[in-house]
Amino acid sequence: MGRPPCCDKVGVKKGPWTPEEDLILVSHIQEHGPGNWRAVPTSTGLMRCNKSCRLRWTNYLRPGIKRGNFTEQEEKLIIHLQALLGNRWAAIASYLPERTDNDIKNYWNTHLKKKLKKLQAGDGSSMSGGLSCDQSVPKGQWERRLQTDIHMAKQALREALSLDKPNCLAELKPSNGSYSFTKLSQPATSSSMTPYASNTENISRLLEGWMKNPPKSRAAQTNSESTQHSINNMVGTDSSSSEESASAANHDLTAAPTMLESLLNVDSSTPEMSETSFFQGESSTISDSHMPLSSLETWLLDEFFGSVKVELIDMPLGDTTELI
DNA sequence: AAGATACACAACCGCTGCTTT
DNA sequence: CAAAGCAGCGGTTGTGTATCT
Repeated sequence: MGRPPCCDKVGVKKGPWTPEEDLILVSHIQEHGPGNWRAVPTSTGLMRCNKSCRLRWTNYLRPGIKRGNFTEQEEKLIIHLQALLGNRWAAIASYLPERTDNDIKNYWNTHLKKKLKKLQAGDGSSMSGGLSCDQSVPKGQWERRLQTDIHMAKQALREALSLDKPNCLAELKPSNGSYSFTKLSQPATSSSMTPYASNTENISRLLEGWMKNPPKSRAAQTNSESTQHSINNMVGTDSSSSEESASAANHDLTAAPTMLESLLNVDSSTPEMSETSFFQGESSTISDSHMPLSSLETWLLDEFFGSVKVELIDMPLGDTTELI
C-alpha cells in the first residue's frame, strides 16, 4: 500500500496568493524548513494544496531570487543553454542561481523566442554564440567525452578563479597595470548567512515591510512584490537593490565568477554548500539535472573571460592573458 | 474616454520518475 | 514486488496591466 493522500482536492483554494498566506507559509518554512510539503497545508491551516505551497516558495518566496530585468549576459546564457539542453528549464535555471525555472521559461516564451525568430529571419545566424554540438558523435561517446571535458574544465576554472576555499568568489581587480582575480567574501545572499531569524521577529518585520510599501495599482503584483521585499528584508537580502546594481552594471565583471562558481558547485561531492542544497528538504536537482557540458563551460570561459579581454583591450593595462 | 489587443507573469495542470508502504 | 503517493518538471492557462485604435 502507498501513503495516505496528501490533501483532498475539496476546499483547496486556487488563484493568487495573498500576503497573509505568504506570511503563514514563510513563517512555517522558517520553523521547519522547506520540505515535507505534504504536511504544510495541514500544519499551517492554509487552504492550499502542497504543490501550490511548494511552487509559491520555490518560484517566489525563496530568498535570493532576482526578479525582472534579465541582463544581456543572462539572456545569452539562456539562449545558449536552451540550444544545448532544449526546454529543460530546471537544468537551465541551475546555471542561473538567482532565477527560477518558471521565470526563465516565461522569459523565453515571451521575449527570447521572438527575439531569436526575428534575428534568424534577419541574417540566419543565431545568438547562441556560434556553439556547435557535434551531433555526428554517438551519444554514449559524446557523454563520455563530456564527462572528461567537464572535469578538466572545472579544474581549469578553479585555478582561474583561485577557489581553493569554499564560499569565496573571485573578483577582477586592476593591479599594476594588469588585472587579476582576487577573492571576495561571500555576498549577503549566500549561504554563509543565517537564512531565518526567529518567527515572531520575522512576522513583525514582514508587517513592517507592508506598512512601508503601500499598495500600488496592480494589486496582485503589489502583494507579491511587497511580500518579496519584506521577505528579502527578513532574510537579509534586498532584491531591489541587487537588481538595481545588476542592471546598472551590466558588464559587472564580478558576475562572471559568481556564475562560474555556480558551475563549480555542480559537483555534488564538493564541500561547498550551494544556495539550493542549503535549504534542507529542498532537494538539489543540480547534480541530477545537469548534463555534463564541456562546450557550455568552454563557452562560459570564452563568454566571460573573453569579454573581459574585449573590454580591456583598449586600456593600456598590459597582458590580459593571465586572466585565463 | 472606451473598447480591443498585446504583453507579462503567477499559478495551475498533467505527466514522469522516484520513494514509501 | 506492486500499488499508491510525493516531488519535480515542462506546458499551458488565467488575469492584471499597458498600449493601441
